[in-house]
Amino acid sequence: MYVNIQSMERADSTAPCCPPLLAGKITAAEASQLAALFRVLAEPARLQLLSLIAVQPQQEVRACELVEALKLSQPTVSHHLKVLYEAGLLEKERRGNWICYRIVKDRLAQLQATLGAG
Amino acid sequence: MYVNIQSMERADSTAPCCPPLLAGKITAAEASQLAALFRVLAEPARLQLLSLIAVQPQQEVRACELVEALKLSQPTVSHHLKVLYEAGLLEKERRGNWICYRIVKDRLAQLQATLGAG
DNA sequence: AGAGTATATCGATGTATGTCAATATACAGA
DNA sequence: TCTGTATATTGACATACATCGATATACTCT
Repeated sequence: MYVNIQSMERADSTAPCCPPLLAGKITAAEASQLAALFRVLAEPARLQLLSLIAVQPQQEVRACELVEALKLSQPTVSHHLKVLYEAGLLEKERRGNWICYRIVKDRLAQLQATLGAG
Repeated sequence: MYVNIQSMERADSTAPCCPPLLAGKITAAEASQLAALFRVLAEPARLQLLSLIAVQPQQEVRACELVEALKLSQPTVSHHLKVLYEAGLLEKERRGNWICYRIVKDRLAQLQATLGAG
């Protein structure tokens, strides 16, 4: 029934993610996939991460800055970033000692589209 | 940190639910509220319920029909319908012996809007 | 190579919640 | 009022996962 978040492949943000929720009867498999995506957003910390990254003028943030901003441990923040990354909502780039995260706006737009009537 | 789903008040679908996720730095409280809403959608069964209700020509369905459509027990379906109702995503109306559920499209639209840049 | 910093992984634990059987409640019709 | 049907609630249980400390890995600089 569930699609385990931990076992998700890194999402391809160019592929369409799911049919619109209200446009037709979705299958159980489609429901599981879409639910897995919403489960990624169903976390206060992860929403704050997305918001924090989005407001940066350069649209990207180093992970260590995010650890300071949220009041969570470094392993916990690292975990959330990984979940967001594997859902295709973030992309990352190593830059010397640190890793910079950016939001994948197309992926968010896809998800947004599923809440419409298609 | 969390807003417990069970303890949510019946949402007022006319009130704005949350600021757009990408338009500014959201607070921890806003993140908790918004996460609680996404948690409602983070369930395959609930997404199927929304989809099933939406495709009906009259845009409404009796609960007993939904029990048959999903392959879940009546208490479980009743539980999911309650969660959707309390999140403001469904409205219900007793009609004789059965209860008809309809989708609150405005509420879904609000949620959709939070995924945009505002 | 060695030290220091940033990030990721591991293992353990607590909590939220999906699920069902059993039961309760609400309503319609005889 | 009694019977049958539809829906909701309760209680118990299993599981997903958020969280952290400890540790591992990756990189830079000297």
